[in-house]
This record gives sequence, structure tokens and C-alpha cells, in this order.
Amino acid sequence: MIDIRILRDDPERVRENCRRRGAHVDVDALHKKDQAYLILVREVEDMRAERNRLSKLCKDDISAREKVRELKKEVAAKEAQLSDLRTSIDQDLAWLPNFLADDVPSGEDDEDNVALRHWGQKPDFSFDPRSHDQLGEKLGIIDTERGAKVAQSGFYYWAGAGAQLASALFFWAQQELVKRGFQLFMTPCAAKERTLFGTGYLPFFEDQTYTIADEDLALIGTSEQTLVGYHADEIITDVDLPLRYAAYSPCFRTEAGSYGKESRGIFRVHQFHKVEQIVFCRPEDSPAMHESCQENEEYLLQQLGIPYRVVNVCIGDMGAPGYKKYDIEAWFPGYGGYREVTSNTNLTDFQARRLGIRYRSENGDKHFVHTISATAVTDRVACAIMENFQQEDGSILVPEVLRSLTGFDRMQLRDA
RNA sequence: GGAGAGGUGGCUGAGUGGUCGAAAGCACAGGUUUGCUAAACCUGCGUACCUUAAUCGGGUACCGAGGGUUCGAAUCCCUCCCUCUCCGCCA
Repeated sequence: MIDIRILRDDPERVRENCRRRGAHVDVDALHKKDQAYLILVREVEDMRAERNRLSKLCKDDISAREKVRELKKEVAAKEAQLSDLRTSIDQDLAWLPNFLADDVPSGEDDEDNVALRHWGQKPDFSFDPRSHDQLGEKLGIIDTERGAKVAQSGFYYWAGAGAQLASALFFWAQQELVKRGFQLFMTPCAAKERTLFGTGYLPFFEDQTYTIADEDLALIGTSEQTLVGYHADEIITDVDLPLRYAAYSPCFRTEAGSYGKESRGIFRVHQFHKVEQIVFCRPEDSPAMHESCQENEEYLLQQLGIPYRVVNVCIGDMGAPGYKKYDIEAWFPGYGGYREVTSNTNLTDFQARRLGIRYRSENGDKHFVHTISATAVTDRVACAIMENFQQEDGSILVPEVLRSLTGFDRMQLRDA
């Protein structure tokens, strides 16, 4: 949500932003509606003031009662108009995208993202490296077939050593974030519409959401929803900022309309798992916090030894709530290219405004906080481990930092 | 799932139809007194929106949410939501 006052003061700025982001909101119509709304508000409030004034006379003056009764009807009619207009404005407002940072590259899709830097040495194989789904099947550690049998295509099992690897990865990442000042949570895995709206998933990604029948509940698409929603309607004390929160959770996405797209393996699935970083901070700190989360993401991949590149995500590849976004694309030798494993978004006050998350500064002023939402690790990182550390015999070496947690340093065929 | 109690400002807690946006206390802010601290005393202190040059002032709305009765509702009526206690079930 953007501040409607920006639309009042500088409609051209909003219009231009919508044009650049390809938002289908009729900004001019919205602006006109808002102007009409302001006039109507004044009319209604004046009428109510008059009604209230007359009401006070009624105690002693019986004849005033008839006048108030008349006025009441007129007020009711105007109030209905006002409320309709308000609803219509709110609907339009809900679809307005966030503003963009100056250094967001223009572009249509992920092809146009701009690589900022590379890290790590791509492994040099003397054999044809396998993809994670081939490895997973061969080692019996990823089971998509039974996932489909039990749930649906798009669900899967991590099995045996694979489940141990994934668990170790998620636990390790959480511990590392705690060391870096994050407070760890386990959150609800369902949230109500208000929470999804507030975090900007609705209305923009409605078709990605699993809703629960007959309930005002949906399965979370990420713990970002529950971690940011945690502070809805709250005023945070200035000295507590920044707040750094982390959580591990399953993430549910319908992936409607994406069949056939990167569908091999467990890259695009209905349920994945993620350790998430969330920061609430003062507006002036959000660029630095965005970088700080980025550093955390890169630190984790470096500790694991996975080669990657960082891209500055272009306009077309960024969701409407985002102000600026970095993705990390890990090197996947079996796939033969870089693939997105994490992303990191500065949402500025877009979510905070929708959810009413504010802070009180030392002088008593209240302002909306800024939020940063950044991945730490996901299943995709486990896939990257598999592809990068595979051996010619089909076994996979476990990264050093995870060995004390997995209890083994190599995953291999049980009968090999 | 069964039975009962309750939702008022940052907190505690008055308030059953009309100067109630709401007593009082706590907390908080400013001031007086004072070697320092503490105490005491005085003053101030909800939120959102509209208006305004203005965080002067004015207006509207808000006492869980939404409807209704009435000239007038925190107070009466209806529906819903939530919280708590006891019982049952249960990881």
C-alpha cells in the first residue's frame, strides 16, 4: 500500500510508477475518486455535526426531534455513497504497486536481471554431472513418485540421508542466524486473509494460495507472512529497532499456470521448506538492512561452498510489493547453469502500511517501519549441495559445516 | 465437543439512554520543592481521518466487530468474533 497523500500531491509520480511496473490500475480514475471522496467526507461530516447539534436541543425542545429525523435520512443516503466510494478506492489502492529504488534495472523477466558479482569456483568434473533429481532418485533420497501418490504431483519426500541432509541444513542455517542476532520463531503455518493481504500476497498472488475451505485461513506461502504479521497493529519502540526475526517453515504454493516450467525434480513444487530472515527497521536503515541480509545469505552459501552469483532483479521479475530485490542464483552443474535459490527484498513501508506496523521515535512521532524479507536457505540449496558435491560413483559429499549434524560425510547407495 | 464468565484508553478499572472521548489509580512527560536520588505537590497525557501555514484551533468517527431500536447508545436488542475458567478428548 502506498500513502494516498502521495497520489494527492503528485499523481504523476504514481502514474509513472504504474506504467513502469505494468500495473493495471487506472490512476486517473482513482485520483478523481479520491478528490470526490474528500468533498463527500466534508459534506457528511458537516451534516453529522448539524445533526449532533440539533440532538442536544431535543431534550428540552420536542419539535427539534422531527427535524433530526428528517436530517437523519439525508445523512444516511450520503453515508452510503461515501462508504461505496471508500470501498472502491481501497480496492484500487490495494492493487497499486510499491515505488522502485533508483537502481532497479528495467526489463521484462529474469533474463533481464543484472548480475552483480560471482563467488566460488565451479566444480570441474571428469564425468557428466547428474542433476539433483537423477541423484535423488539414484540414491533414494528424493521420492517424488510417492509424494504424488500420497498427496499430489508437486509434493515429494526427502528420504533417509536426504532428509538428514535437509534437516541439518535447516537447523544449521537457523543457528547461524541466531548467532547473527536473529530471534528464532516457529510460526503458524496458516494465516488469515488479512495477514496475506497485509504482506502483499493478496491480491497480487491470489492464484498461488492454498485456502482452507469454509475458513478464513490459507496455508502460508512463506513464514514471511506470519513473521511480518506478528507485529500487525503494533507500535514498536524506537530503541527495539531493528528487529531481526528468523523462522523455519513449510511453504505452500499452488504454482497455478506453471506446469511444465522447470518441472523436473523438486525445483518448482507445491510445498518446499525455508529458513527465512525478516527485519523490521527504521526507514533510513532499510537499504543497509537489505545489504546485511544479503551478506547473511552469501555467508551461508560460502560456508557450504556453493558457487553462486548475485543478481539485481529487474522491474518485470519483481513482485508488486517490492522496492528492490536481489536474488542469489547457485551454480547447478547437473543442470548446467545458475538457478535461483534465494531472494531478498526491501519492501519499504508497503507491508507496514497495510498491517499498521509503526514505531515511535524518541520525540514521540509515529512512523511506519520498513520490512526486509530475505531467504536464508531452502530445499533448493540442498539440491545445489547434491549437484555440486556429487562424485563419479554417484555418491555425494556433505559440506564440512553440516557433518556434525548429519553424522556422516558422504551420501551413497546403501548397497554400493 | 459440553457448561459458565467476560471483552472500555499503554496497564488496572468505574461507568445501564443525554454536557462520556469516557471517573479514578498506575505508568509516562513537563514543572515546583530539593546536596544527589527518592518522596511530595502542580500540570499535561488516546487513536484515525477531514479542515488548517500549523504537532494553535475547529469538525467527524471510534468503548471487540457488524447490524438494529431511539431525537440521542459504551450503556437497550440481534448476529458474529475473540479471551478466560471448569469438564471431556488429545500430539
